[in-house]
Amino acid sequence: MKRSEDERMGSRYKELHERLNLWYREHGRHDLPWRQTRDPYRIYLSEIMLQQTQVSTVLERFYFPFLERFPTLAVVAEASEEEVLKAWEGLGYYSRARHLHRTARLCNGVLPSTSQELERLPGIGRSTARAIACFAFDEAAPILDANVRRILYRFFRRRKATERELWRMAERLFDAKRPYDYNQAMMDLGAMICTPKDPRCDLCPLREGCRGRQAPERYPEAKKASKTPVRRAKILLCERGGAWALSQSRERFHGGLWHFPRFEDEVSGEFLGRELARYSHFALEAEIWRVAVLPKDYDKPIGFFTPKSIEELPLGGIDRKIFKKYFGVLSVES
DNA sequence: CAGGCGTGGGT
DNA sequence: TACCCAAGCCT
Repeated sequence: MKRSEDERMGSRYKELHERLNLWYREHGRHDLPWRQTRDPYRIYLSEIMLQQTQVSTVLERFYFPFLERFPTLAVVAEASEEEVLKAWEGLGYYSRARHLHRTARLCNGVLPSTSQELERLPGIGRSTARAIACFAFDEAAPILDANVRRILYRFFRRRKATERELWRMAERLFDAKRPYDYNQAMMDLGAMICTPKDPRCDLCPLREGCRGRQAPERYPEAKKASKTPVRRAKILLCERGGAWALSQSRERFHGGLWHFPRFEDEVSGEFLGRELARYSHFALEAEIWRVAVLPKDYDKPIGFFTPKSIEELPLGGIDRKIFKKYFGVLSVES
């Protein structure tokens, strides 16, 4: 009778939920700053920054400086997209920053309180919407991030699964009685115990119900390594009256960021060195050239900036690196 | 649905 | 070294 009641209530895993909760209370990362606030903006910002990004990077380099510059979503809404990109410089996946800016303006600095409304905002998908709604407003719904995903593959011993199946598994294991603690616990479990390599099944609070624990690393199926294509380009440093030419990307890649002019054909000038940059889906082998004038075929709009003003522009990683490496010398020379 | 989309850390 | 991986979303 009790059992059938549990199953109707969706709490077939009551015992495991208890163990997970005990584990979380003892071992969870309770000191993370976004777990010590109910401010929807601070929680939202953490969720966006943490997409495809390790906790340590966000925590040590970006979260607090961003909040210092943009303490509320209303401050984001009043700023320009470029100012937001500047605070995002070095974090990567810059569409997150552009979407953050659009979201701030779309909702006039006040986030909605349900996952259904949140999911309509740019940059907020199903999992992030539920995470914000859960952590800021106690909405009872599971999330499906990389940690939860890996746990589900192993717990239900699946090598492959569709998105729909994963969401169904997430719903099945979910502890609707403690949504906040459950969702946080699952992310900690994935990060600390059910890791991609060498998972610590002996310490796992879910081990009793885990169908994959005999061979956890078989689940999910390993992805095939895809080779990243290599592109080659010359990066041109071109000075005029103490100011240097840069263009602003209008494309999806590095959209809104500034960069030194890039050119694929021959150029005349002084060869300065090489740089290698690895991006998400290609690698760039770049030669750095100092040129007196830009090639005639370079057709993108450019602006000229002093080294001091280049400091204030949002730049991608390789351009920022080049700036730091070469510019002290060059600007002193000229 | 598959691929575009950054960067840094870990092994 | 050369991979893999990380609190995903958009098109």
